[in-house]
Amino acid sequence: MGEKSEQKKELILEKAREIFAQKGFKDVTMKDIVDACEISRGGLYLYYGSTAEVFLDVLQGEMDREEDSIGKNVGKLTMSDILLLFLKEQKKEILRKKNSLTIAAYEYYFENKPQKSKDNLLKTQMDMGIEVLAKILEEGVNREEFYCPDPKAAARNIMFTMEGMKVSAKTMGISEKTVDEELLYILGGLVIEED
Amino acid sequence: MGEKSEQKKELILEKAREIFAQKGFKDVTMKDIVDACEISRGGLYLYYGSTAEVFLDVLQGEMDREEDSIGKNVGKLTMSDILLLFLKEQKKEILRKKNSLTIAAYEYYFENKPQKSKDNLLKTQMDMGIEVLAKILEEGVNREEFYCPDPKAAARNIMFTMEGMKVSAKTMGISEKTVDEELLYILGGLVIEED
Amino acid sequence: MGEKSEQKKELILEKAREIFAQKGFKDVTMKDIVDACEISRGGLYLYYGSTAEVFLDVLQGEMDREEDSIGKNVGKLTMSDILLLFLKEQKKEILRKKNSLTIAAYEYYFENKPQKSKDNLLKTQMDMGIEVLAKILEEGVNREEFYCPDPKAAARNIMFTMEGMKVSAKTMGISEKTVDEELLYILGGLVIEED
Amino acid sequence: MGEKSEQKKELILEKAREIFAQKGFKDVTMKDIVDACEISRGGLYLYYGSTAEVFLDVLQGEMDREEDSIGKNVGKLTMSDILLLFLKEQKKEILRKKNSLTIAAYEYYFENKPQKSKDNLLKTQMDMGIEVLAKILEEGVNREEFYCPDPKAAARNIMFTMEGMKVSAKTMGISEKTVDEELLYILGGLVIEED
DNA sequence: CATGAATGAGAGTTCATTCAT
DNA sequence: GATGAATGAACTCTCATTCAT
Repeated sequence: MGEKSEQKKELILEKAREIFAQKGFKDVTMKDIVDACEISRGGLYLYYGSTAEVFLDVLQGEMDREEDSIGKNVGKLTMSDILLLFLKEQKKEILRKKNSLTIAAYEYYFENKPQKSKDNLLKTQMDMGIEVLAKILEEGVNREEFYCPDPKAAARNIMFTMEGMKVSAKTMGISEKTVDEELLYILGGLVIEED
Repeated sequence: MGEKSEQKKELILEKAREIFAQKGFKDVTMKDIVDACEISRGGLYLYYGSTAEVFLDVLQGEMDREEDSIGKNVGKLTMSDILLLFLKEQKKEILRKKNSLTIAAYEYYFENKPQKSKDNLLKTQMDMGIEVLAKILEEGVNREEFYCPDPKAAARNIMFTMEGMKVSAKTMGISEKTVDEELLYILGGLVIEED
Repeated sequence: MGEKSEQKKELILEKAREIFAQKGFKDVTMKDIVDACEISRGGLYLYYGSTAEVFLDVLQGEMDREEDSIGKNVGKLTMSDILLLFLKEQKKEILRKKNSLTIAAYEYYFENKPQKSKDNLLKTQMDMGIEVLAKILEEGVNREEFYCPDPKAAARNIMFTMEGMKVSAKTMGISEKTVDEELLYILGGLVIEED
Repeated sequence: MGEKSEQKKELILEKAREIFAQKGFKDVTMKDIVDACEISRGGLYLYYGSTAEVFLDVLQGEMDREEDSIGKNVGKLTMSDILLLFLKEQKKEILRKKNSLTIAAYEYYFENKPQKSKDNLLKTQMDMGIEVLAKILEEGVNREEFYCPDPKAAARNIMFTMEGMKVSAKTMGISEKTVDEELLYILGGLVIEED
């Protein structure tokens, strides 16, 4: 594929992303994408054979863009601050209403559940979350900011809780207050209060 | 509708339950249900106007049947044992592969998210879980089996974690080992070890 | 059929009349009638085998009820007055919006066009109109109130004009002003002005 | 849509016209049109979204084709001759059995009664008829061929009468003799007999 | 007589997918 | 590569009509 093709793909992904954010995964049709992109029906098939293919590309782009905004800040801050940053990021994702691919991703992986991390971006995301969080906790323990006998286990536990809030937000709603209380509860179990 | 009608409804719900467990919510068509029930196309419409209506009835039946298998046992057992029972029940649900309505319920409530507990059976289930768990914890604290400064908050935190494992099981898979470790981690934070 | 049956038929006709007035003939289903009458599906079929059968009975009842409200008044009034009464009756029918069976009757006879007056109530109505009108005109000529060389032909011409306004009212709308002007035009061609 | 599309549309309209002439408007289904055109189910929907859309296009084509066959002849003929031509045209329409869209048009506008002339082709037709007729009468009066104090009113009256015969022809039948007598009656009221 | 559950035909509509140009 | 017309399968939903009770 030439450069032109790449540009077209970019266009498709951009528009498709909006659609998936709006309608989830299952309700999106090839027609939806064609209409949104002002591309020809046949044209789309030159690049993608199904909505699943489009979605995977959209999701991949999403991950690539997410990057670790945290990595940059380490060093200047206390680990408590960094943990707070991390949790705030999670909170934002939990409460995000517009432009979220969460539902689409759930719908996609419900019927398409590869367990290998490399084929399952949700899993990738979770595993990366656990890893980052574990490092934060370990370092915090080293610096005697946190009390946490088993940082790995704690990290995983926290990430499952985040996941639980994420899905709850999309199925039954969750208030910002509840999320805050939950985050405080978690922090309360870790941070060593100075007296 | 007479008694006969009720029987027919029962048949429909039974068959429909299997279908929803197998295909989730969104992929199920009225035709799927018709075929499974050996009923006529128009016949189904006498009872239900849409797959959503059928599903809500299926889900309601599910909830009704779940009943508190725990309530019966209180008294004879230590609170630790009761908590263990509760968590085992959760574990069973998390790992259940066949006949689970979890995915269907998520799919349904993704696009149909009433926040009132009475209209949202997922929320009902979660709220009930929190309530039961909080009571267990409180009583455990009273009996000095548990250490838990804020049972309500702990209960909610645990339920979100369960929810996180439930959705993770359906989207990226989760091993029994992981679930066990997670439950142990939770227990470890609560139970006062006798020495 | 016993008396009870007759009562039931009356009920059906009454409700059905409303429906035909509202929806015309072609859009009415047996189900519509069943629902409106709070009768059983099978029950309706005991009396009528199709909407056409119901409609013909409704229409017959309509004709029976119309009776000549004019006949009674002859004698006391001038023929001009009587003609005016007749035309006013027509005007009312032309402009009538609610409870009119006009559209239903047109729809029915479009696809079911018996030419014998006895089988075609629209034709019956028109023929009766022509006859009555012709008599009025003849008597008016006798009394030297009207100028009208050929009362029969004039009567038929007027009735066609009425029919034209009736159908126009239902397909393109007609204002009261237009009807009035039309009636005046007709009168102007008949009545001998006294000086 | 390219040229080919236009051809397809032409084909559809041609076939659809026959169907509407045969079955009226309400009984025609998209499937009827599909079958007649040897086109696929989905294919028709590329061009028209409903039978109403098809019908309006058919009717518009009809109007476009009708054109003023009268305009061409003015000048050479006496106004009596022109009036006769006009009425003969009307007679042809009234008595036409095959290929008439009259019933379909009535059925369509019964349930879809826009009063603006531009949205209602029946009204357009009637208004145009009145206008043409009024001009004929005026010119006839100028040339002292006709006696007619109010040509506009006369024109409208005549057109309502035509409409009345048209609908009567379709609902109760009308004989050619009756139409002729009616036209003669109208002419008799206008033309000044030379002695 | 009367009921109303049940059937199955048929209409509307939407899309994934193909293919000639 | 790119187009968009065309196909046909699939789904939703509604009724006329029947028939066991």
